[in-house]
Amino acid sequence: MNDRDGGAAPRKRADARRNERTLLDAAAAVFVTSGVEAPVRDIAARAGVGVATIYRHFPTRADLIIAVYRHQVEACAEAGPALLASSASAHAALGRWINLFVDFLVTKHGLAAVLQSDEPGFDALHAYFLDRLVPVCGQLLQAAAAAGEIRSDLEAYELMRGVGNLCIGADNDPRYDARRLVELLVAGLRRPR
Amino acid sequence: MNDRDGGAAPRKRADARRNERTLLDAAAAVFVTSGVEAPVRDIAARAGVGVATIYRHFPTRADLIIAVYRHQVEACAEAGPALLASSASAHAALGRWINLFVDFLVTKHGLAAVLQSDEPGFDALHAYFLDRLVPVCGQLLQAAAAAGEIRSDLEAYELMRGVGNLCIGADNDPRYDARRLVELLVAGLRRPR
DNA sequence: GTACGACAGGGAACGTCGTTCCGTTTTGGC
DNA sequence: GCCAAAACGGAACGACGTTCCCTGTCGTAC
Repeated sequence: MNDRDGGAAPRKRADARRNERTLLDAAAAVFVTSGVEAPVRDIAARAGVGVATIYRHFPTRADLIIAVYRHQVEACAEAGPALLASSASAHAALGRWINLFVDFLVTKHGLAAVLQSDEPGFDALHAYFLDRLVPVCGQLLQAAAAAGEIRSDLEAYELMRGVGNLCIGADNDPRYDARRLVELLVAGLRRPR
Repeated sequence: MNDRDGGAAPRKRADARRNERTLLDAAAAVFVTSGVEAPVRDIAARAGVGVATIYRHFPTRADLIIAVYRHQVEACAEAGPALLASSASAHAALGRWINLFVDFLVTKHGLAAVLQSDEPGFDALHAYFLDRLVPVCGQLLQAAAAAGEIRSDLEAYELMRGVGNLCIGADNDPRYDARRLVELLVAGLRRPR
């Protein structure tokens, strides 16, 4: 809640801040090669620190994953209103925004799978993505529904989960193209008749 | 390949057969309560046997899962041609058959997730489901495409994976209804125009 | 009915992983 | 420079999948 130093944040020690940055870089690198479920020890080794240091900075794996991808998630969230303003139709904006999200997900090895995992410890990750993206999706959905372009009986939450699910395993399988299936799903949203 | 005793199967010892049956029952019971990824020790304990006994009968977890659900998968596969014969249209048959598959998946705690897992050891499970169901799905898909009811540029493999993905986490989340999303996906298949 | 060899079982043992604990080192204010 | 608090590293612990090895049991041959 208090990321900025303007608040009552007691400002961490210099080595702590240095390690946090080092850890973020190491995690990002390991995530690329081994996926977001890479062993904690691997990340620690890559960063040249002990495992406890990871837990001290990022109590759960979710916190680490969030920190690594926060910028991209924010960018995706902010792209929603922009697309709505610049697209020919709300349905087109929805389609483009979802494509952005899918492109993000399928390039992050294992992220989509972990997003749907019900293991405790990923709760925070789940919550972050939903809190940040569901409102944006809801806005696009509502605009398209108001324009009469799509059916209006689907919650943004459900759509986001469906899209996330479709992205699972989309890497490392050339026969499976998540983008196409998501397009099909969005096509299915079109108002019948 | 040689399940029946008519082949060269050397017929197992009586206690071995007894334990295999016991294990199947125990696994089925544990799968219901703890999901298909329940610890091996739990299943062994439930069956009253040692862990090695499980591995002797079912070398990989996939073998055990396949054995437990084989009957239902076979029933689903056999329902395909029947539905094609009895439905008003090929597209309707496809929709109903997929509903059967979805109903099967969402009632098996964690099965959908494991079906998409790329961990080695689940390869056999993956292969079994695909070998058994993709041809059936392909037949329905082809019939619907031939009747001009749906677009014809989607492989049965891709559709099955998409449907399986959509079923992940469909239990234990009242806000997520996999059946509805799958219906949307199938609706998206309809020939545009 | 008994003896023997092969088959099958049980549980301890090993390696991996997430997580926690504790003795040691580093930092920053005095 | 000194010291308390903060941070660190790696060992330790528990859960889990998997393998190993010794023991027990079954089926057969006599």
